[in-house]
Amino acid sequence: MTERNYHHGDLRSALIEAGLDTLKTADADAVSLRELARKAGVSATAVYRHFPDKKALLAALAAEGIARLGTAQRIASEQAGGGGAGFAATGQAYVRFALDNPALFRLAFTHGDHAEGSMSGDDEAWRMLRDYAESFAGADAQRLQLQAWAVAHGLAMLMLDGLIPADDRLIKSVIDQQTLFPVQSGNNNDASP
Amino acid sequence: MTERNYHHGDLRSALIEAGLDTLKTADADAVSLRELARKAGVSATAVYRHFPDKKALLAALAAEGIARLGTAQRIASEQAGGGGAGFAATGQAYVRFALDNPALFRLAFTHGDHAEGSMSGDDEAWRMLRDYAESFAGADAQRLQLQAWAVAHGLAMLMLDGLIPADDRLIKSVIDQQTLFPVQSGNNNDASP
DNA sequence: CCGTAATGTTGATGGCGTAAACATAGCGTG
DNA sequence: CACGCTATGTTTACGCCATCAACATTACGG
Repeated sequence: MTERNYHHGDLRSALIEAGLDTLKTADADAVSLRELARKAGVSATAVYRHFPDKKALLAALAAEGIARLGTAQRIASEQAGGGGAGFAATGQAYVRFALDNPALFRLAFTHGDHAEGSMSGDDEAWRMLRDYAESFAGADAQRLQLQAWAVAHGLAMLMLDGLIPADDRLIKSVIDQQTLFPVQSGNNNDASP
Repeated sequence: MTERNYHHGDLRSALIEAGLDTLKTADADAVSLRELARKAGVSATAVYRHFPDKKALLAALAAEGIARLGTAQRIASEQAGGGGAGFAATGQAYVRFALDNPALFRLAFTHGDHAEGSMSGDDEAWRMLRDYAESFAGADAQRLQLQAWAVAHGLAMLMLDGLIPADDRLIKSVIDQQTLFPVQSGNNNDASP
């Protein structure tokens, strides 16, 4: 299965793989269709047999990013044992994921008119956010949900853009159960014992 | 002063003007050096007499964006009469500015290695943030400052990227004095009567 | 008043996304 | 087993981009 001549075998996956690889060391706007094709050992226009255009390829990469983010958050939540600590942990994991995968994270969120790749109601990350917010704030769930998302997303972006030092202590300080969502108006039905 | 032939007169300003104009209707990555040169009625390479490269041109546009953001925030703060309401108003103004100038806002913050154009310690916006945070949280000023910035920035980005509806009611709900920075650990020396 | 520095121009290079026309190979049906 | 259809690649070409090198024009200070 080394070098089939004409037909590649699984070019689509190879292109996504190549894209993820490039995103480890380069920004999204430095990802060129031709480069990924080169990495896959294929002519530039072969890409069009699997993606209608470059935007679609990037959207596929973005979707992969969202999925990985969700996984990272779930693991963090579980390790923290759910409850308030779990909620904070998902937020911290969000920021750490961004710092560990800057280009992929940016691609996944920035410039939403990738249309497809972006986070939507049935992603793992989104579901966790909603559930936690509801269990904590009841009627005020929407506000808490948006505030929590905004803090994590904003901190991630500001750190990525170098406007705030990317310091783990800062992450814990900013995304903190006590100060960020202190027991909300007597509605806290905590999930941890 | 209509059409000096060879020497343009003030090409640098004309290019920035052209850039700001383009950013009203197009994304930053759709701004081409050649297009701005065309708008200014000048050959593409003339740009290099005023900017070492495209990055520098974009940085100049970014700096203009930061300045305008600061102005918008100051006005909002004054109209709200300072104090807690003023603090919240600067945050809301931050988000509204982003929604009114999406491409310019993104350019100003995104991809910090524009190096120059970005917000730094002596910008009006930054100074206001620091002062408000100190007057509110005293010793905990840094945490409040980062939380406030992160919420505003995150909300702005998420709305720009279409992940949260760009609804003014939502802005007021999320960036809210009562819920976001409730009287902090007895340290609130409010500036309003 | 004249030369030098500041400011523009033309032309070329190599990269990009993508469209059109052509080539190959693998698979399902006879 | 043969054959042709379709999925998958290739080559070539176009127009756009950022940027470099060499040359042209102007403004201004001695």
